[in-house]
Amino acid sequence: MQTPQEMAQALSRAGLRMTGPRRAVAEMLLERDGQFTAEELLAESRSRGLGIGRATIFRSLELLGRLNLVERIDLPSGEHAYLLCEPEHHHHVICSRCGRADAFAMEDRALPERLEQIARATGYRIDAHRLEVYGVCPDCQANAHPMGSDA
Amino acid sequence: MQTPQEMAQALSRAGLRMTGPRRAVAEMLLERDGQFTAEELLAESRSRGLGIGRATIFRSLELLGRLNLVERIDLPSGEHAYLLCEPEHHHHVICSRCGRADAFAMEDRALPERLEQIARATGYRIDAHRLEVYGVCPDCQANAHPMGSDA
DNA sequence: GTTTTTGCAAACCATTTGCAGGGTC
DNA sequence: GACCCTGCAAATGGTTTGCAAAAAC
Repeated sequence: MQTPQEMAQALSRAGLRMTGPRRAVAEMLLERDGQFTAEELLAESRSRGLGIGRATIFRSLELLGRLNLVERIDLPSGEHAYLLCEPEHHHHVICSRCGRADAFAMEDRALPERLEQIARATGYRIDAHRLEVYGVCPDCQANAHPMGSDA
Repeated sequence: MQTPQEMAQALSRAGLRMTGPRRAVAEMLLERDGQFTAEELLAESRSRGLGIGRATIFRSLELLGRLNLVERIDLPSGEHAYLLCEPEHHHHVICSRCGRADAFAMEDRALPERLEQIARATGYRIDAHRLEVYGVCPDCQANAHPMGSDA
């Protein structure tokens, strides 16, 4: 998703309505383009005086998830976060320091092949998969404590 | 993990103690070898009259996670489940019908390569990744409603 | 004997829900 | 004008925590 309009279109395609609160949520998301939690959005909504309730934040995120405009991911810590995405590619590298997330689509031939191998090896019929990659983004590497002090 | 002894060893290596409740948890896990939730273990502990408390179940699972003997996964639904694993290979196919999980180690050359590609393409330093594959296991395929009725 | 672990119950936290009022198509 | 959506606050459900008693080393 790049603009609130995209959300509006997706909503109307689904017979749903574009509303003030939903647009506000979309705008908050678009300003971030990294990962974010429901809590953060709620805080921002409050500090900006947008007057959007907790429930609406969660409901909007869930809706956006169903529309494939955001993806909900589970951090290794067990926390939930959401990130913007385009309906097509569905893998992300997530920075463990700052939370920035980048999608990678690349020539995604290897993974499907691998999944087929897995299917053959295990006998499962494969329906879905999730690949999440964690690391440190270029900016955080540059700003890292320079002496290798990892603490 | 194949036996409670493995847990005992890992514990003592870490300067921790093998106790009755921990052994009992280990035994419950070993009897399942698919995926399970903390809640299920608690229920089993109760129905067997083992007298192991909620807190101990959670604490043991967390501990086993740190020892790399179980892995905590997040189902697409957002629920948490745990599954036994060996410290080496860390990918699983999970059956969405019965919850069985199987590990696949196979010639795992493709994924590391791919991660390097991702690192190059995105500039991230990659530290960790999670790949979870969901599908229907052989048994459930065999026992599926035979007429293709997916309901 | 010292230190870790346990069980209980209460605390916690993120997320969900019921419902009456307000907004959208 | 009918139906969808929102906000609030209370309910929920899974997970964590404080503490005194019990177990392991």
